[in-house]
Amino acid sequence: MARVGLTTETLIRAGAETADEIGFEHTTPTELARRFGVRTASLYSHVKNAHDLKTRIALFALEELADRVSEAVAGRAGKDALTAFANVYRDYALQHPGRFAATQFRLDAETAANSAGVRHAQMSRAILRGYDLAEPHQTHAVRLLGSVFSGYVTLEGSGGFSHSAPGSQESWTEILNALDALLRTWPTG
Amino acid sequence: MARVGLTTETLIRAGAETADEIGFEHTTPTELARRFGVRTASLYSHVKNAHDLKTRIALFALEELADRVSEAVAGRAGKDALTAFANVYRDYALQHPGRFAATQFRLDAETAANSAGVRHAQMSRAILRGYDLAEPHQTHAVRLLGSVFSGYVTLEGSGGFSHSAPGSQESWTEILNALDALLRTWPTG
DNA sequence: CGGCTTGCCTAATCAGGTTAGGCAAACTCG
DNA sequence: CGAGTTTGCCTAACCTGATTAGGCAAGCCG
Repeated sequence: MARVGLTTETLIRAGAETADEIGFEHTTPTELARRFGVRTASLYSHVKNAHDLKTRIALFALEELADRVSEAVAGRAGKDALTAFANVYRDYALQHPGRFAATQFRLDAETAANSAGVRHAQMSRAILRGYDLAEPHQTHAVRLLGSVFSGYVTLEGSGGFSHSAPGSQESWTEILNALDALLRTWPTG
Repeated sequence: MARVGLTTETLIRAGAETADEIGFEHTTPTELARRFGVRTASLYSHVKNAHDLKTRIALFALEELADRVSEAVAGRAGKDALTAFANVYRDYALQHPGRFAATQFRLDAETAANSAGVRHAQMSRAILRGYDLAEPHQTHAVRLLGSVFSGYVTLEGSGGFSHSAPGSQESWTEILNALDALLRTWPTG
């Protein structure tokens, strides 16, 4: 019985890959055990239960995405930063659908507060520094951007925009233009 | 053994209510059987399987929401129609979180094509008749609206905007104002 | 009232999740 | 290197949920 050498770390990484291959909802302890060639019960020394497994994959994906966004946004401002942020976000969802789904896994308040979700929020605000928006308008704008990005990418991922012209890429580009214009002329009133 | 008198219809309605109470993902054949005081196996004469049950609840919710939207939008145009549409959509999600979750259940292409989802798409376009947008800009704008509404309501529902000022209602109002302004000055070009 | 339909049941099977307890591989330290 | 300790992975067992096959009887129809 050669030991496989599982760790929580390897489990989560494999979980992220599995999620991209067969979907986050099918990324179960049983499935991971199958992939490592061990019994399901053997995973329980590394993760507490199925919910814990999913939570950890979610945290991993959140972290990974935040890293990518932060790298892309560094040194950019205004529309440049906006599109960099948005494109990294969308590309991540297209390349890693399972991980992206994981980022939307509902975390309890405390876990969320200690997650990279906080960095995401900070970066959204940073984007808006390039536009001249005072509070509370800035907060409203942050919420709009979050809604558009997550909404668009989710709809696109579930096939909402396929099979119809014009292509999704064109809509995405034009929507980013429109959002940039909107942020520059935000109605404060 | 007094017969309960189940039908597919009563099952789906109960399923919608159950979803609002305990969540769409927990709305399972077993749970419904419990509520009706029958054995799980007894449901299988009314729905094909668990997936079929969820699909039917999704179709029901899609229909119900489309009815509400279409009533609210009738006789309105421009910003008036936009906010009516948006508010019905958001209120539905807040009052019926389980049914709203059901509307996002992924349907296969054929089922979706025969669903009230089609009416939703038509109504989105109708809203834009009040604004002067030629194709392909109109399609891009439809996709933006869909993304914002579904994204905002989903984030709000998963607690994204609670516990932070300003309140979600204010953001919603301002975002609708901003979208109206954006649609009137959509950057074509 | 007798027969037919069919709603709901029992029984059985399968997959996934989870815990308890055990054996042995691999690390630690003299 | 060898003894002791840690701990990775296993077996066994149980629970919940999904699903199918086949049966009985309640209630409709003539």
